[in-house]
Amino acid sequence: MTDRLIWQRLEESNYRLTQQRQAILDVMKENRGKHLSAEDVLAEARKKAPNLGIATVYRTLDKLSSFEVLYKTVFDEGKYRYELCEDENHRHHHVICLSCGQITEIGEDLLSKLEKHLESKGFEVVDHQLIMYANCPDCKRKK
Amino acid sequence: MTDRLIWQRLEESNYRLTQQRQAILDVMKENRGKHLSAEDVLAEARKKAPNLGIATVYRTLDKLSSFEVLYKTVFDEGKYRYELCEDENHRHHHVICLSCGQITEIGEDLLSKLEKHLESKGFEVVDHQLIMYANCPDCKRKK
DNA sequence: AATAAAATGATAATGATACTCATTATAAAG
DNA sequence: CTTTATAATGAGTATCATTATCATTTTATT
Repeated sequence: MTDRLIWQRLEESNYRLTQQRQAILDVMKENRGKHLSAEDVLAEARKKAPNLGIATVYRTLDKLSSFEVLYKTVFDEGKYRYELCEDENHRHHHVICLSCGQITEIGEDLLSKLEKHLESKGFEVVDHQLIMYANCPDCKRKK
Repeated sequence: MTDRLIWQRLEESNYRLTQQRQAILDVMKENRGKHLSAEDVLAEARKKAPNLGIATVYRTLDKLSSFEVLYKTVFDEGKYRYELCEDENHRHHHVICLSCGQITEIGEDLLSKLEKHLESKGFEVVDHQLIMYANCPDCKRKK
């Protein structure tokens, strides 16, 4: 995601960019493609804003997610991870290594292609999960 | 998943089927295709085993997951959900309604097909996430 | 029946996240 | 500029899901 687009999103949301928010955003920009937990962000951002509190980190990460500047994702570990949005179409594709837990980004569209692609890269695919976020027929009707 | 296969998995794991474990397993079998939280399971299973404690529920759900009798999954809500395994290939496909949170099972393989399929059923697809579980090249090599 | 091993339930501990509130920083108005 | 209103912050507390502990009970083995 470009700085320009980030700015645009913040502006149209009338979001004041305080020192601590700037620090958090900078950390996210310096870690493109990585999936940081709130604690990760706190540790990094405190290098820039030493008194930063964890509450502000959560508040800011949530707000930035709601502006679609960050993705908020959950893997199988009971906590959220945040990542700078990379493109317009909202698609996330991740590989999680079952041994070391390393999370790698991928950019394919079809599952079978994807699996073959990964295996050609040396991965051993064990399982996968696809979640679609949608409004169900009932809720769509009510809106 | 057939009763026969469940039995087989429990037997090869030498898993004693106590009253409380039986109650929990029964609840899972009565709720095929649904995604129950630990609290859901507790509430249902207490109808069969009134003194059942939450600790036993967690212990049992975890064990059954490790025997591949249950799937343990996490959606964007900060808690785990459990579901009786349905087939051999471990594929999960879910739709989550963004308004009511309802989780629906789906059985398609290609993303675009899937999306069209859902939209023809009246869903409004907003986003999706695909997670592949694998051993990364490094870890695969080390094994 | 006696003994050892496993399972249970109650409760406490933990970890991630959300909430509350007094204090501080920023913006707008005079 | 000051004053005043509004928003943001950090510390601490609360909450929720999950895990760990431990005394008691159940089950299996001798």
